[in-house]
Amino acid sequence: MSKGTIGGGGTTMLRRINVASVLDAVRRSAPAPLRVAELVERTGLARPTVAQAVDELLEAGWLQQHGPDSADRSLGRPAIRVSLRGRAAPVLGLDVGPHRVTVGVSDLAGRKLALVRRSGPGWTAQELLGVITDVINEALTEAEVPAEDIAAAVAASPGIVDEHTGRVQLVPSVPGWSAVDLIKHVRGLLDCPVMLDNDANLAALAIAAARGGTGTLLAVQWGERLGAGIVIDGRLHRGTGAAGEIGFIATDTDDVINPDDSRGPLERAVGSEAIAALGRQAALDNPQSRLAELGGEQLDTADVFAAAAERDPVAQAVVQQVARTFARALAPSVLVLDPTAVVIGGGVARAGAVLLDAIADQLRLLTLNHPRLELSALAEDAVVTGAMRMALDEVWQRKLPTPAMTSTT
Amino acid sequence: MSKGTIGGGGTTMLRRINVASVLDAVRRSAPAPLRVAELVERTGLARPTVAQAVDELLEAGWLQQHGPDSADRSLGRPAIRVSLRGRAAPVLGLDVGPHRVTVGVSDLAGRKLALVRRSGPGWTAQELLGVITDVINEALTEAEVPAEDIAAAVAASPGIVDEHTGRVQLVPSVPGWSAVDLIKHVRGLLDCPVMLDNDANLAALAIAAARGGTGTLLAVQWGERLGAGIVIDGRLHRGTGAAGEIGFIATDTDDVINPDDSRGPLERAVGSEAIAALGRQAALDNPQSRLAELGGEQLDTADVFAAAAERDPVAQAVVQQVARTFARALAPSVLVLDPTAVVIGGGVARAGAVLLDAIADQLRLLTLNHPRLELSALAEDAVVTGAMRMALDEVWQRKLPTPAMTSTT
DNA sequence: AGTATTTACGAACGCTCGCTATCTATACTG
DNA sequence: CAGTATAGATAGCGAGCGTTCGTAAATACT
Repeated sequence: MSKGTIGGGGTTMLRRINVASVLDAVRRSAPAPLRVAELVERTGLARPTVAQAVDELLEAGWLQQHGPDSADRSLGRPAIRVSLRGRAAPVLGLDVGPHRVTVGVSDLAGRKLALVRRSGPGWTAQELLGVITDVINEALTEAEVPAEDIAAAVAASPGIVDEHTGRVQLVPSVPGWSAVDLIKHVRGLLDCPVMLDNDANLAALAIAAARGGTGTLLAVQWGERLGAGIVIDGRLHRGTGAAGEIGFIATDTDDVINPDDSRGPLERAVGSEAIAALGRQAALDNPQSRLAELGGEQLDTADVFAAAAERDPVAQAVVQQVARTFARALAPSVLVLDPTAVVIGGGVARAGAVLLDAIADQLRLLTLNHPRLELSALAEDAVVTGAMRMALDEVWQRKLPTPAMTSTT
Repeated sequence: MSKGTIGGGGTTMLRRINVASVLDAVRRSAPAPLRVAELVERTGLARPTVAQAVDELLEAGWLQQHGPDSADRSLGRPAIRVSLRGRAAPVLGLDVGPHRVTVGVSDLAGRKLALVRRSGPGWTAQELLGVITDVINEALTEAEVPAEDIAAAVAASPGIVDEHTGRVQLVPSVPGWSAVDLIKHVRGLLDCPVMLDNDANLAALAIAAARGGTGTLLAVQWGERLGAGIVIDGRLHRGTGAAGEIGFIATDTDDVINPDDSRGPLERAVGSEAIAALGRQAALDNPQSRLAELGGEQLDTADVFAAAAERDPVAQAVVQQVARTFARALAPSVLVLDPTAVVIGGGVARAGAVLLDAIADQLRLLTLNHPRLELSALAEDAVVTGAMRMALDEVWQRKLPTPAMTSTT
């Protein structure tokens, strides 16, 4: 248990590997229950081995036994079926935004046990910690899971996150948030491994999990702020910690990263606030337009896209400009990463096809392999879903005694 | 041996794991020989187990035994020491360029056994195949390795490579090269697993291996053409197959990807040919300048950097312009990837600090985490070295019966 | 030079584990 | 009510690892 090369050893290690193999097979087909015969086939192990492993896992509470329930209608003695006992190790995901806190509790199989949101008009850092405590407790109550049972938790925060210290940099809207050790706070509530990551990263993880399979995913979160997460073959790419910060890409007219402004050039150019501003200006310049009718005084980002969808040329021009700026900023990364798909989520994604098609047209001119361009299927819950996902991955990586023999050198 | 989940099984699988563990430990400390006691410590296995594995590996030819040689000067009975027998599975790397073919042969421990280069003034596709055959045979002779012994081979070609078909797209300078199945040709000579990859990718792999450790590396090959390879924690990132094609990034003045031109906008703007052209124009405009003196009629890329190093303001302006264009094109990718280091290789890298500093100054304005900017330590041989490296990785992945339990879903 | 010490190799024993083969249990079919 | 097909439980066998002991080979000390 000391060295790091490989877990090789005696026969007990072998049994641990085989038990893990069985557990992994059950996990892969979750939430469908599996017959023992199927486990034999999938693991390649002998039936007595599988049976023994199943017994052990039932004993330890990782699996639960199903009755020969329902219409299984086949010849012979009905097989007992087992599935993951989700309650064995529930996980918690936490999404902390400047105006909203969301907590989700999920069981091992990925089923949501609870989801609690709370919105507010902007908290101080201290108030926010209190809200987090409340919402976590509320979610635990709703899920009927005692705090001690939580096996792992992941928190999402905007800004650039330092995994090790638990601190966050470049956060707007919440004064004093950078000084808070969020990991420590959550660990005080839960007493389990707690991880912290960027919200865009976690949203990307959720989207990648929903899409399934391998390949490279570039998941853009586009709202007032602009960020992206990169998932390569199911693994998050973090770089040195600040990967995916597309908000700071320079534009044609604005190429300065201002240390005093937590927003970057691209955010200033095409963030939702900027889109609304462009729309207001266009409405002022064209008072007769549909855009001006729709928006009035309080013209919103949604109005711009709505008018564009109604083929208002003024609004379409704004969308074209936004799409062009965005595509030109993103194209180099698409060329370098060559992703399988680019998925756009966040508030601006509600614009739908109007924006997506405009971006696709631009990107087609600027890239070689044109990735699939999609809207995120997960709406607001992407971040919290990704947080639970990462917590689940953590639990599995910890529980499955993988003899990680990965080596690069 | 059928299913893909895990290699779990009986005790014979366990022994294979342990033998692999021993072999892996030897590999990690190559080329230093190891005593059995050290292997016991590193693997965590019992001495008889290690001894048996070593016997087996000696028998199979993977290890070689060293005499109790030289000044080991310690108490007690001298230990026998074993090391990798490189000749057990030598590998071959092949770098095919339009004007040069390079073949390297390496043993298992990564020691170069042979390196043969041949240059020519531009071959047809058919001639090139003949040259490849000749150079491979020459290298095999020099390395004193029969063709049958080669355990894996990797070929590098410029252009965008399709791993599966062995075809290459977007290759300039060699007419008909896209129609050639290079993999098939090499397999006809060697009868072993043959892989094909982009030259920039393989150079990146070599540079990453030389730097060692983990992290994200963006390795730019900058010559007449412009490409990059991305290595993340020792693994190459390919995307859907065309990752790293930075030559096609749009510039401020040129944002069209022309299907008839195999070069991209950035290559047209800052490729070595473009730099020379800028230099010639600047020399014409400023006939009194040091640049005009140095270059004369046949002003070369090297002349531009030489004059700039001598503080000629005209040349420095050219370098500044090149650096600015390059940095602006690369900055979005640096933001998105957030690499540990950016390494520049290829012909233009010979410019040295003059160019590097100018790029660093520009990048500092455009990125958040500023990666280390370095020149490639491996000069011309980076691609061949990377090809051998990948072949070695292939051999190890094949021979070490790793029960890859990596799972993402 | 002889003895003690240190280090490493080698062989025998016992333990655990998984695989093969056989037997029993259960439910549907005719 | 017997026959059959499927699944679960049990016994014996073989393989591999770890522990323990004995032996070999070199150095240090007297």
